[in-house]
Amino acid sequence: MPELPEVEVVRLRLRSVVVNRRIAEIQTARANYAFLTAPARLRSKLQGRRIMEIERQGKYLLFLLDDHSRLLVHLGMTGQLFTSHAVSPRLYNKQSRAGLAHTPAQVFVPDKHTHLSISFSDRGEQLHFRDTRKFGKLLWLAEGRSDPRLERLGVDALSITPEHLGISSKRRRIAIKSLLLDQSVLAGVGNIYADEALYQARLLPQRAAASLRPEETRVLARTVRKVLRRAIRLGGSSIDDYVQPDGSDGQFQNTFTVYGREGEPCHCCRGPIVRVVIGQRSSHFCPSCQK
DNA sequence: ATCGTTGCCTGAGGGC
DNA sequence: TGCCCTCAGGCAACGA
Repeated sequence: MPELPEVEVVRLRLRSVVVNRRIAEIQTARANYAFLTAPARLRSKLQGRRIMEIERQGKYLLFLLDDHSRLLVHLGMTGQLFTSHAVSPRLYNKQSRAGLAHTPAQVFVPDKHTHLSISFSDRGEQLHFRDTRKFGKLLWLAEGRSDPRLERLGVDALSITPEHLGISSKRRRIAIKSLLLDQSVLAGVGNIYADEALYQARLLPQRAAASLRPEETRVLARTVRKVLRRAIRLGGSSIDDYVQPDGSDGQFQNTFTVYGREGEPCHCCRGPIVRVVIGQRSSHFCPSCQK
């Protein structure tokens, strides 16, 4: 599930592929996708435009175009952005994989989950957007226009400070885990990195946000940044669908300390990692190392 | 204002 | 083999 590190890795890797290229053709083969901007409008607004830069705000990507309009992209749960040379079983469902096993494709073949494909005027590699669960979002923004989705975002999690986290925790009775997931407080943290950061900070996820002492807030802010930076360095976490734009896996999942490790030994005390549900999300922690 | 719940969506995996 | 069920979860919308 793409969180800040995955989105940032996609941004960094995609930048060198698409920046300065001119969009020749937009293919939106299937109309069963919840486009926030209708496919026909998307085509007319994007065709002929040059991509100048890709920016990120929280888990949102913004493609800046030469006419100062922007394409807003959210990957949701299963959104994938990758080039036509990308090869990975993660780019196909199990059924398609079985068929491809005999004749591995050299170029990505759009399937029923591929909702948008971009061809460039230089006829080089295409860019594909694929999203099986359709929680992703595509929105075209005219010059100078924003969107409530962006306006609502809190400070980017990569630059969270103890002061901001402290202020945001005041009088909040929700679990600290839920606060970390609140995109209007800090933007970019999802379930995986919330659990990992809380473990590194040695804080129980169910602790009330307001109960954190200043020192704990300080450690948590630092730990959030540290975990995210490390995940970016390792290319993000590939569990189900996430791949880097070239089709390769991220590697951070190999260094998980708690996420998805229910019943397995804590790296520190060897006791079993516990899973509970907090705010409808599964949360993993070590009951003896985290306080 | 704050908090909790629901619906959106599909594929994988388990039980029978 | 196949059917049914549950689970995964980011986010908007809604109700309390």
